[in-house]
Amino acid sequence: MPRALPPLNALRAFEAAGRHQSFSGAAEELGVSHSAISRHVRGLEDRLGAQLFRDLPRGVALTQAGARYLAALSPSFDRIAEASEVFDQRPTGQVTVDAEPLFAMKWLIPRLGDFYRRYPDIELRLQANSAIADLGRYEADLALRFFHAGPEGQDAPLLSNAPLYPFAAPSVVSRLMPPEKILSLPLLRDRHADTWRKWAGLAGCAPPAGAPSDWRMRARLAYETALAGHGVLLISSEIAEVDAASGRLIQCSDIGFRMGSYHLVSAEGVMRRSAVRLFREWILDQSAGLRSVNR
Amino acid sequence: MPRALPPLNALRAFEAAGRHQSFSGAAEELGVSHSAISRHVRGLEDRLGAQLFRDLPRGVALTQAGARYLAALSPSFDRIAEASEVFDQRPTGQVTVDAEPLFAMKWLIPRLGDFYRRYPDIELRLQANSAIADLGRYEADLALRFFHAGPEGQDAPLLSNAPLYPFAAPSVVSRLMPPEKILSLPLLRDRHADTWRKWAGLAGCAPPAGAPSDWRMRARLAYETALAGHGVLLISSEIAEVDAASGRLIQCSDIGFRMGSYHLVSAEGVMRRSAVRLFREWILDQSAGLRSVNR
DNA sequence: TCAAAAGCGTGCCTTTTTCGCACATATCAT
DNA sequence: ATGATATGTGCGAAAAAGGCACGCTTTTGA
Repeated sequence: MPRALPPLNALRAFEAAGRHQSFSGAAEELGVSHSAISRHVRGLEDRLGAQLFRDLPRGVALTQAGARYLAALSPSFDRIAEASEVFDQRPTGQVTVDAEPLFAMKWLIPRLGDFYRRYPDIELRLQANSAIADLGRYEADLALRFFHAGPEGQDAPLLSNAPLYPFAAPSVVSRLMPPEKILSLPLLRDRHADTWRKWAGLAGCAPPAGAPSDWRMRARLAYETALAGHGVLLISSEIAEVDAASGRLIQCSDIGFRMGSYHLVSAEGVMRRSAVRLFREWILDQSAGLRSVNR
Repeated sequence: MPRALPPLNALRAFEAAGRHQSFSGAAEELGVSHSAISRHVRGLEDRLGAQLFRDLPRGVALTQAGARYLAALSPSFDRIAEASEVFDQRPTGQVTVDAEPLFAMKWLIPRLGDFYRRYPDIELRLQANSAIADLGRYEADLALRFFHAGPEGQDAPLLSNAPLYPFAAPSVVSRLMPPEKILSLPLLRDRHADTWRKWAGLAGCAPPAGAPSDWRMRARLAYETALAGHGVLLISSEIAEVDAASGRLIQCSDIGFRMGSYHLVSAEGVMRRSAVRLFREWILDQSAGLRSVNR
């Protein structure tokens, strides 16, 4: 669809001149000299091969063709201006977001600096609750939740579905250890006791010894334990990412599996509030992986 | 209404990039290098303070904000392109125009060169009839007619209402002669016998001698007679204009009066034909006095 | 496994566009 | 008549845009 538009700056000059029925007026509006407008209009007329203005004894007036052209251009520029104004506004309001504690700490909070910078006037209220509870009870607008089998019908877009991998502190493991060796270390369980059993199966090893229930603990504690160098943790790689990047954790195997995914759940009706919409858009962009370069 | 638009060329670059979901694609469409697109988009993002694209492993994709912006921009550019395409077309068709003989010769025909140049593919059929006759009878689409008292309710826009002045050949008169002296010359009558009587009254002189009916003749003949240096003619200055400019006639007094006006009359339904519309627009622009400079 | 291709970002330099200024011209108001 | 308004234009300066070459990453294909 090759669309050869006339020079856009000349169009803008003509549009302003047409509205003002005056080159000087347009020049003032656009903050340039009248000669710039004169040249632009003349150039546009040459380019289009049509006369857009006629000379009055003093000043100029649109020709019929010019008037028709203007009538098409003005609304277009209006729409462009309107759409551009959105970026000038500093949105305000409140958003209450409820996230699972570990996901909040390791995924959301590291990214929030960008949100605060982008929307300094939006008050973000962050809550951490691990239960898959209904949003209204916690008075949250949005929730970041883990689903084992997808959000099942709800309108809850995907945030992350990175697989689980074994991570541990560098004092405990090195990159790409053999599965048998990993399974011989203290195994920390995140959220579900049988994740290590499944992983051992994938790795072609015997299931880990020891009573599975021994090590069940809250996810945050398991994570801290791993950081402290007291065992190996099977955990979503997007959560371990921040500590892996800083060298505090090491992914010691490329064997992993997907156990579920994080989704964004919205409370009823909150999308009418612009602050909520903006947070939603922002977090979806984040989850899709925005350009790393920051202004 | 100060309307600060973002750089329009950057907008165009972004719009193309958004449609293609690709900088390279946009570059090809716009006939520039991909780096130009990249810079434009980056500059626009800086200017708006918002991220419009995100990086994909290979290529780019719109952010939520970028997608919304694109959805507003694309239709606007489409409309602009559509409105601009009008000028690319070479209109064709036929227009049949009926004009009073003298007005056709002295006003219309000298201007027609511009029409032929502008619309070389429109066939213009020119007729000359002096009667105020109905258009259908002459099979004309448009007529240029003289009205003594305005077109009275018809939709017949004004073409010219210049006043009558006395004109004669330079061998007969000089510029600004006293009315008495003018009235002593052979008085040629255009169209109405009592025009000289009225003019004499305005000049504060006695009405001209001689039987008024003696000199009534068709307007074209009276005009030719004046050109040949055989008398003074009271005639609309827009008709005498072309011969006055070339020095073949001289306006010998500034005393004049308005006797009526020329209007453009349209036949029923012909405005549906673009060639007729274009001629109408063209002649209205001409009558309003287009810029003299010609391309 | 290695090489080539597809895509985008960026520094550096050239080209093109745009602009402002000053002056000229014409008209209008006082 | 004179100053203010309004546009057209030549000329030199400034800015924007663009191209090229190169670097980086991912994908594809042999």
